[in-house]
Amino acid sequence: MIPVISYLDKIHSFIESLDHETLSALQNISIEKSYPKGYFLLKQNEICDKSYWIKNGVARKYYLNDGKEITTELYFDNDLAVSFDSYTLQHPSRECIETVTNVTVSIIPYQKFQEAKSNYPALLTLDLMLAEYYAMWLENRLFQFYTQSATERYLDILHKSPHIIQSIPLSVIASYLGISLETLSRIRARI
Amino acid sequence: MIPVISYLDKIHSFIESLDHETLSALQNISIEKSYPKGYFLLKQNEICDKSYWIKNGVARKYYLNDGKEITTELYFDNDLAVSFDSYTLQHPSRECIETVTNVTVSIIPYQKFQEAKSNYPALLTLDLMLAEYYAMWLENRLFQFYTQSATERYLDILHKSPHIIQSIPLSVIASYLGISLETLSRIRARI
DNA sequence: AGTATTATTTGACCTAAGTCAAATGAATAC
DNA sequence: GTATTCATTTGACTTAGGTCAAATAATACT
Repeated sequence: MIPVISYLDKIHSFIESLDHETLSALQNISIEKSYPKGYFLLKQNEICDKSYWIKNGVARKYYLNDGKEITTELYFDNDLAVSFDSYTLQHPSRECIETVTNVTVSIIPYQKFQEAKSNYPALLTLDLMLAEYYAMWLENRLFQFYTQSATERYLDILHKSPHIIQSIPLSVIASYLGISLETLSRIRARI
Repeated sequence: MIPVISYLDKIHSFIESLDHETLSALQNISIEKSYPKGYFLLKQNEICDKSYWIKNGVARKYYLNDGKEITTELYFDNDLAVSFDSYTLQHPSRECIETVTNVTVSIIPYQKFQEAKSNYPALLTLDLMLAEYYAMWLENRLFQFYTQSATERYLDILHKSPHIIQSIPLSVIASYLGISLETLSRIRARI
């Protein structure tokens, strides 16, 4: 597996090493808010015109496919939650983003960030790093679907991200693994 | 399906609208070359230190998983061929890139492009657009695996990208669709 | 505590796609 | 033109995971 995590570390250090002006420009356009469990940060068909930095709590992104939820991403502390294509193209989102627990987020509006990017070039580099990170994360996720069975994918989460198993209902984990709830239950019974 | 193609058009117009200096800087670091069918532009475990713009011909990116090829991307005229994570992190590639026909490519070395980015800020924006495009392309590919059967994925290619069926052997198409050659053959017999 | 509600497990059966092996067809070499 | 190799199809059988329905847990509610 590609060391994408270390790239995430690199991004966080990059943010911390930003010059004071850039950092406070970022601060100035951020708003901190809290939401209860089950709140929709983004609804389907809305345009994702904000990015959410999770300060505390858990959220997930998903869409419906013939009535069945497909969870595409799980968010924990320090993760960045957006519907990428909706945010990038500023068109309606096929995905929604819902809080799984109470969460506190730092919100940056799309427009403000675009303006800030043109005034503070380091933010353009940051944006590039974030897009690169997301692309590599997606590559890894595809890689897992290509090469691993459902059981292997579950064991992977169990070993590498046990906090997921703790904080998230099995129905959501199943939809994140791309399998039915029943199959997940059988996998758990077997191992 | 997300209108990712139109974003590709936007990228191409962006390139054409670059100021003369940036454009010629780009030109100066590009080298045009031709390779025969079956040539490896990138081998597994090599670091992808060049990007290949396909001028003419067909290429593909794939990796081996217990002896079985998994084709992750197909490249046609005007496409950009790189092993994204290897290029971004400058570490060994799990994928290789092989020409499917004779190809002519325009090659830009990684290092030169990095330098050019710091001298010509528009290239940073270009780099961001390319990463965004790739991330959205990956999202769509995952979306297809989540929501469509093998038959639907094949029909999709047949209708939207018939040039793929024309120019590429079925064994490669099967591995691109994530199914066995035999299954693809049966799908074709059925429809 | 006792009931309603939600989460999880188990059972029986089904289906898409995989595997292995053999057969046919197409293309290239000699 | 025939042989050799490569590409594609067909057959028989297996399997991972899905579906629908029912049975338990586990929580929450009054």
